[in-house]
Amino acid sequence: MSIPSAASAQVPEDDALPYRYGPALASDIESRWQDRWAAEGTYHAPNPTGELSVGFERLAGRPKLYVLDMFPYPSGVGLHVGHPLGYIGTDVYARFKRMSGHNVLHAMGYDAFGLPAEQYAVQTGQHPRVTTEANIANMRRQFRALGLGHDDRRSVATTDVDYYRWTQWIFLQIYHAWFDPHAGRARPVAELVAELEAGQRLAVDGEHPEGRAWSALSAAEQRAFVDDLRLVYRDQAPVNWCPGLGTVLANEEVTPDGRSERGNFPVFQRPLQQWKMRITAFAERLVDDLDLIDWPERIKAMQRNWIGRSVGARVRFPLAHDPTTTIPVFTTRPDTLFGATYMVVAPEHPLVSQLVAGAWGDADPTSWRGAGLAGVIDDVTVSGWDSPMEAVAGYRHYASTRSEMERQRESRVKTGVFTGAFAVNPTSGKHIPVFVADYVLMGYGTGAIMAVPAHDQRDFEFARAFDLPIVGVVRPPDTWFAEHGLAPGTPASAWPEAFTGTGVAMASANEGVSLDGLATPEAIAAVNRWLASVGAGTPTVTYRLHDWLFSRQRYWGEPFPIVYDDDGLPVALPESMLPVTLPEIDDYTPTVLGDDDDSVPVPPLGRAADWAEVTLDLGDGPRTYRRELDTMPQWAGSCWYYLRYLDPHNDAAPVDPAIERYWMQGSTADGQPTFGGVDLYVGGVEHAVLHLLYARFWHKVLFDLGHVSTPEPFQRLYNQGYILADAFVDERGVYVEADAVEGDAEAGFSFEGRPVRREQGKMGKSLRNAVSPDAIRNQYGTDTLRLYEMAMGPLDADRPWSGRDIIGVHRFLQKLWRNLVDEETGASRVGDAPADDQLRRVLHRTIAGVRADMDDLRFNTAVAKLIECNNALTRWLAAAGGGATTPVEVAEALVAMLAPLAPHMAEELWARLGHTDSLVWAAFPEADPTLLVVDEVELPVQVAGKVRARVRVAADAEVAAIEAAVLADPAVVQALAGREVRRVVVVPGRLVNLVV
RNA sequence: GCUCCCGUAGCCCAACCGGCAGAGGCACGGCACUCAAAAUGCCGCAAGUCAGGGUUCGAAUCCCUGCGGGAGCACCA
Repeated sequence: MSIPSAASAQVPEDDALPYRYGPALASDIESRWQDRWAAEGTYHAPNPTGELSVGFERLAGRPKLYVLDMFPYPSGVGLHVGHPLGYIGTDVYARFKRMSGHNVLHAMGYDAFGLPAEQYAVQTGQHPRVTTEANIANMRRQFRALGLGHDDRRSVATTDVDYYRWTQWIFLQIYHAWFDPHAGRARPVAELVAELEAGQRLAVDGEHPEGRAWSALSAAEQRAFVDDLRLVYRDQAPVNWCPGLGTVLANEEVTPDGRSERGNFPVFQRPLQQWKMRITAFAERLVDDLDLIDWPERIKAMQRNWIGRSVGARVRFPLAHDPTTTIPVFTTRPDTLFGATYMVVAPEHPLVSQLVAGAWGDADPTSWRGAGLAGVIDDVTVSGWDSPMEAVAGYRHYASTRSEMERQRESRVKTGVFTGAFAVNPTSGKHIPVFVADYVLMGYGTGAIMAVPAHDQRDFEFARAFDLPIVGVVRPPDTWFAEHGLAPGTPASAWPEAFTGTGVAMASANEGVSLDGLATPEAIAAVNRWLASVGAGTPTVTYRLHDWLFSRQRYWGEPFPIVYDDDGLPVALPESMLPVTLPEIDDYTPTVLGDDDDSVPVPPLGRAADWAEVTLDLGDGPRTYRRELDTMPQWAGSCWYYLRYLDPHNDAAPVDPAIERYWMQGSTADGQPTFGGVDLYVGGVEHAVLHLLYARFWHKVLFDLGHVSTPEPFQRLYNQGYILADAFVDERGVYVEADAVEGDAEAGFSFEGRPVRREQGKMGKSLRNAVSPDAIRNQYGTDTLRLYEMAMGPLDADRPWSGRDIIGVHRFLQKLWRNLVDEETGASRVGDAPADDQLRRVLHRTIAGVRADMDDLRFNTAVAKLIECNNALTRWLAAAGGGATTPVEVAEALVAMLAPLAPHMAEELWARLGHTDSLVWAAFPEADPTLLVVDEVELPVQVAGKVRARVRVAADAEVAAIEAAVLADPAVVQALAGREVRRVVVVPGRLVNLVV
């Protein structure tokens, strides 16, 4: 038998056993097969049409399957063994599905724009492209060495001009779209303009643009009107300015304590004119559509939480001294309106200056004048500020200097000052005082609240601190009174805390409406009807989600396809002028003018003077324009890469529609079309809100505009776990190199002679506990590494790395090899003699189990079943005597089942079994159902819940027959000891339980 | 503070819709091989499921309480 591919496998392990499977042999096998796969394009997945369609006819009858990994950032330090867990998981799954009859797309690309390469460029002057490309090359090498079966023709990097040209193109699609609230979807701006010009649409939401007809507006006014409605717009608003990074950041990139997620630099609120994307228009769909995709509940919860949908009403409170001015508030409990005894506006609220009264009222307590802040703020005395004007100004300054961190530390201590103004409660007509307090946030709702201290704990605390009335308008249940040691019906002024639950409304009636006696949901409906009838409010849905800040003052990102004309108004470039390429500059340092408090960003692209100013003919002759100098955020490129894998070289569109439909449109097992596109998306939980929210948003816009065919990008999402490892801290609290630590748990650990403490954490550079895959590969080989990562636990579970456990799976590969190949001569140990029934049954049970496990991503149990089967084969060979050979039917099935997990060794053995074609495209074994049924089963018999006997019965025996056999069994009779059997529970195939 | 997830042999982990707690691996012990050691092979080994209560003929599995670990959110009106 001549096996060309195996012929060179003559690297002696040691003198005695030259063909034992070990690191040297593994290394030889692995590099040889990796070369062959690359040379033959083994992992190429054909498209139905276009340049990548060669070979499609052969697979046309197969269902498609799109398996995707989260886009890695090509870091300079390379991979550790924790990184490939998900990549190996998708690779095993993709290989399994290919072998079981799918056309599988599995590709890999690089999210290569971003800060690290740019920061390296700032330090060294090295162009970020040079660093980035070197890192990508290194990562490609590592992926290849892991044996990952990617279709490398489809690899893209976000930094490729051919790629970011289409990122800019998508930006333009979004820019040229607006959200039609009546249709509930994005539509082209051109349609809006056409309708306005035709007079079919006077304006949006019933409001005339500028109060005049469209035709009466000047060209500049028309542009400004339309620009305000675009899904991409310029906004002058407080943004997260991070001087440490020299750029502004999206809310999603700022941690709760007010620092940058990357780099941990302080972040300041600064009003700047920036590009934003109108993701809030899609908030409702982004929440609702979560119900239609197969994602972990945890991730859905995090997205829902981030979007923060809350249903309530917007209510206008007129000012007492100026009823034409109203303060709008948002509340989720409009049924408690009658209990609103004061109002609060956020310190940053634009109405604050209008509110402030000239002088304190005689009855205003010193606490309202800010006396409580004496000692905290310099210019406050124990009787407070002298006037509302000073108090509000002083308090606003105080609030602006408090960092988020301080606010948290002093959490729940309520501060604020009275504005001197009163508003009118629209239900009761009562005048209620208006305060400024920082427990109300400008960023949520309207930045102002009606305060109902009886039924909101924050308002309750504020009311107690400022001696404001607490009026109960929802009657708590008697149990609530009992829990608080109060007599039922105790007035709210005597409650120890607010009652925030639902109940029955009381003391809530005026001439127009009575809520008294209504349960909360009915009371809300009733008050909403009344508010609408008197024009004081409307039901509203509010979101915590803000529009996506899309500008970054960086060099290493996609340039905007935007220029500014002489009027300073933005103009989108036509598609024909794409790509807008990054200019060469000699200094990448972001410039920051001023110190932290009033610094302003200057984008590095401003240094490319020749580029920044450009003469273009945009239809009205050559004119001079200024380019947009900001670049897009790193998230832009990763919003659509999964579409580019489908058709990576298309220069007419981001993706051909026919190819997009082929790969993205899926169906469930019962033939229903799926809602999302990618069949399986695997990645870390850290992208729960950022990448996954942005990508869903872009996808929905592209769907509305007809560029993609599914409403969601990712049908099934799966989070791989993290690999944890011991980390060691010295007495200074500094992590030391885990590799160099000596000792053990009992004797204690030490590093360079000093004692260190053991911790456990996510493997990585920061804990200095990374384990390199190269080291494991040298010691055992890639197949062992892959198998170990899959065997150590469920794919979605965090698990500690344990170097000494790896030997277990390595031994399994060695034993399997030994059952098929003679370790001394390299000759085959596989023969034509058939397996017996018993071995065959073990094999087919294994096939059935492994198939089910792999289909369900339970690779750990699949590995266990393969080990079990091989152990059975080993025993069978031993029992059969010295000359016995492994039956070819068993050998082929075992090797084929091993192929997804340990593809190199499986290919090698497959070739040694006489096959010339790659195992990658071979069929996964199928279990013979007749070998899975058993004729006779042994049932345990429980007497009073304890196993007392076992009976053998036919597998398909009737319940009555089993009962009879059990009751006749002598061990059962003895266990019963004459007691009466009150009930017999027979679970066919499982057990029998006699109840006495 | 609120929400969610997880606690099974010394360790990593199985156990499908509630049905005999154990598939697999590590470690450990014995034996074989060896001058010896490593490697390798064979054989063996152990817990009753964090604690307490409930439902059930039957609970690792469902429910409640507590303890321990992890994650997310955190003045969101």
